[in-house]
Amino acid sequence: MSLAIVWFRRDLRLRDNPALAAALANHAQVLPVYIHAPDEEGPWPAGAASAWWLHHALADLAKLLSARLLLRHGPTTDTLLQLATATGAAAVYWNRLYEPAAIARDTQLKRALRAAGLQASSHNAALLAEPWEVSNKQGEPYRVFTPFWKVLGARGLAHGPCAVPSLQRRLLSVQRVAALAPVALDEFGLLPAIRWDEGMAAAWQPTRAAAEARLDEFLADGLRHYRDGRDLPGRDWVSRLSPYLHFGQLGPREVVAAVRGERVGGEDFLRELGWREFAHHLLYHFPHTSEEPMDGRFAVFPWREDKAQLRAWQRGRTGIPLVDAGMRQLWATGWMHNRVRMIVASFLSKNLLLPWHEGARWFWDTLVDADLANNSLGWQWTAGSGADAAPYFRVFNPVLQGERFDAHGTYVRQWVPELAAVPDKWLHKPWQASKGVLSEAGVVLGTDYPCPVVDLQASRERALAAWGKIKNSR
DNA sequence: TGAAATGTTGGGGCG
DNA sequence: ACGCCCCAACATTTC
Repeated sequence: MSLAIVWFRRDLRLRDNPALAAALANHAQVLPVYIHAPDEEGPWPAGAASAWWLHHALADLAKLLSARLLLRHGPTTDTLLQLATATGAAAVYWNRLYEPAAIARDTQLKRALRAAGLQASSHNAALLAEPWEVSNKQGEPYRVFTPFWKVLGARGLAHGPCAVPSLQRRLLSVQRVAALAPVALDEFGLLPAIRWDEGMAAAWQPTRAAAEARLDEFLADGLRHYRDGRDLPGRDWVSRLSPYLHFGQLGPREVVAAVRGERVGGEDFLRELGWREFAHHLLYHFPHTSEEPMDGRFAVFPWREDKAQLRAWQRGRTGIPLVDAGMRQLWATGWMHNRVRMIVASFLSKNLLLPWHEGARWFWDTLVDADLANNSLGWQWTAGSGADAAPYFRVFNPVLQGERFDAHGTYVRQWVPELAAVPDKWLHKPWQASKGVLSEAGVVLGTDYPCPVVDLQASRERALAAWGKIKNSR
């Protein structure tokens, strides 16, 4: 009776799981395994918020597998070889990852497994199309989103979710094999030592059931408002599916299948899913872009260093209400509305003139949906150094953005409660309000709420001047 | 998936 | 009636 190991990574679902489906199609029994090997994650080991999510996602997956998910501590290759020997497994199946460090590790692993006489079989669970399946007429990867999305829409959306055969009586009973030496989930040390995770637990349920419920909820309400509503951080008109997609608790094909047929908003939302695809396409083909600007001119960009201002940005104490609201939402819940991500990123890299990499690092540690491809694209896009990036001279004005997209201050008042009583007119620029207005609202600037760490107009001009210095370099 | 500066147009007030 | 000015409102250009 042949046995296959199914090695789970960031494909933590039983539906639409090609590796699991293939293992069940070709083998009588499967042994589901998750291996914790943080040393193998290269320069971007999971941040604290991601680790928190992963813990709960693994607990949920184990439950869905009737407690037959085998947990082990790395190194991966040795572990899988040892498990294969102990169980007599003939094959290992997994779904691909696309970060440079993961690709390097998986390539070596595949070689080692095959050298040991095992089958090794990798699949696509995470993307609508593999990065190497999409190229322009010259056979090169795309660097511009729109043509990329055109091609992907024409071919990549065709595949539906993959059907997975029933698992009934096909999971290897872990207890039967003493040599498997399972590790308890708590031993991975994914949960924080000091309990800062209450806000996250209140905001999120990292389970498959919650992913399905969230998708349904979004389809029922958010989607029809999506085109314009996604820009309003005070409303719940975005999908909030990003962490589920990152950990593979939900697959992009499942999302496409669910959204298809919804006329209003469907196109716009799928386009955002397209940006996720594009990010993975870029990171695969330009694997240095998580570290280095894609636009070479930025190699000599005069970034500043300012620990106090970086700290103020991180902790939501810049004195710019919309920026602070976003950074506090991130800190409290592990997530930030996308419109606000662009604004705080623009503020860091342009108004503060601090390196986008610092922002990427902070997001990496604090976002529950931290994803190397999406994060790298997002930051380089905002900084103006990436593929298909916002031109450097596009500087978001957080006051205007606030007046436009949070006109009644719903969002700012939620996350910056010390300004709650400031009238709409001054909420996004309290430093311009008169003493009378402020005292009426019970606010003393510099005491209850910080004065702005930079002047928006002057810092904008400084950023443009910095850009002027490098724009003709090369 | 900007913002600000600059240019153009057209209506209305007014001598 | 006419020209002039002002200034929204909108369009275009520039950063």
